[in-house]
Amino acid sequence: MTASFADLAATADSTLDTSAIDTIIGYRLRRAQASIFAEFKTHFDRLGLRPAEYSTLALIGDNPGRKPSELAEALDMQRANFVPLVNGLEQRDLIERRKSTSDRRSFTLYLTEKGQGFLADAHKVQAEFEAKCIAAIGGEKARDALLALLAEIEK
Amino acid sequence: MTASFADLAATADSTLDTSAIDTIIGYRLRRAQASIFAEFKTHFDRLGLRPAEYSTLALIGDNPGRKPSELAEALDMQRANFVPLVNGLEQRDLIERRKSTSDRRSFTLYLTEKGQGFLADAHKVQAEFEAKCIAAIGGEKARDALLALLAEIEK
DNA sequence: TATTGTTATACTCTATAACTATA
DNA sequence: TATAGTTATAGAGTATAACAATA
Repeated sequence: MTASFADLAATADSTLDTSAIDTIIGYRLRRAQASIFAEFKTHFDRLGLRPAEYSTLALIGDNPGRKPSELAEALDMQRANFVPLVNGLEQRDLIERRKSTSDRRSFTLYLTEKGQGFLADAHKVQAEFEAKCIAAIGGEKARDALLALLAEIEK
Repeated sequence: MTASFADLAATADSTLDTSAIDTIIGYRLRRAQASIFAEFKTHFDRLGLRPAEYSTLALIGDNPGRKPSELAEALDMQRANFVPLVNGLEQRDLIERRKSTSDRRSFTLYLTEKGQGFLADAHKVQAEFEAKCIAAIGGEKARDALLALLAEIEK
């Protein structure tokens, strides 16, 4: 059945009026974040790494011997949710738990040898991906401006 | 038990080195988005509105008589996930489904009278919230710059 | 008493496949 | 055959409460 004139006027693909939400910072942040995470996935699927896994490895790499609670806090994650993340990375032999000498409730986290090589690869993938993102927004000055604005939002 | 000197050096609250992830656009986007959504929640808890519900109401308000599939696409949502959202708003008598005259598979969406008043309130809350966000990042020029950068990321 | 890692659990958001009724 | 709305379901991400071991 063909659409009536009234229906055409009402539902034609004349694009919707999205002006009310288009300038909402939170809305646009959410869309940009979804978009960049999808891109992240295409870059990191080969390594089987999710965003939180990459940032955890990177953090352990630069801060060996730290406690889970410290890392979780730095990543703004709940301790409880950090546990399965660490389990997964440990089962892949990328990181290891070592007993703490000073507090037997806790332990410290280190990259394994395999983890160090793996992280080096991941850093390369990330550097390529980041270069693409920086180019997309217009260069490093634009990137710096963006990070500064995002930092203000986070405060 | 007190920590040994070695432990102090290794795990003191000397803050972690987060330099590797701090300049990653995706990471900072995710944190900013989480932060602003948490703020959204404090503002909209009184109205019992979540972000997707507000944007859906706003979109229907500016585009009465549209089909769910059109709205879902504009919001970058799956049709399937749009269904319970519409159900919730309809059960609260904020929107209504009307039979389409031209296509009996589909229907069109409208704000109810209650929904119009409710949306007016929500727009006020949103305007206050947005003003706070704009002030936080340094004014409307900063906001425009941010939206432009986010638009480039989304492309 | 308080803290650390952990478990269990629940809720939201998102993605996919398949069904139905229409087109 | 294809499309619109729907259902069912599964996977992530996230939040809270409570427990055992230890401080």
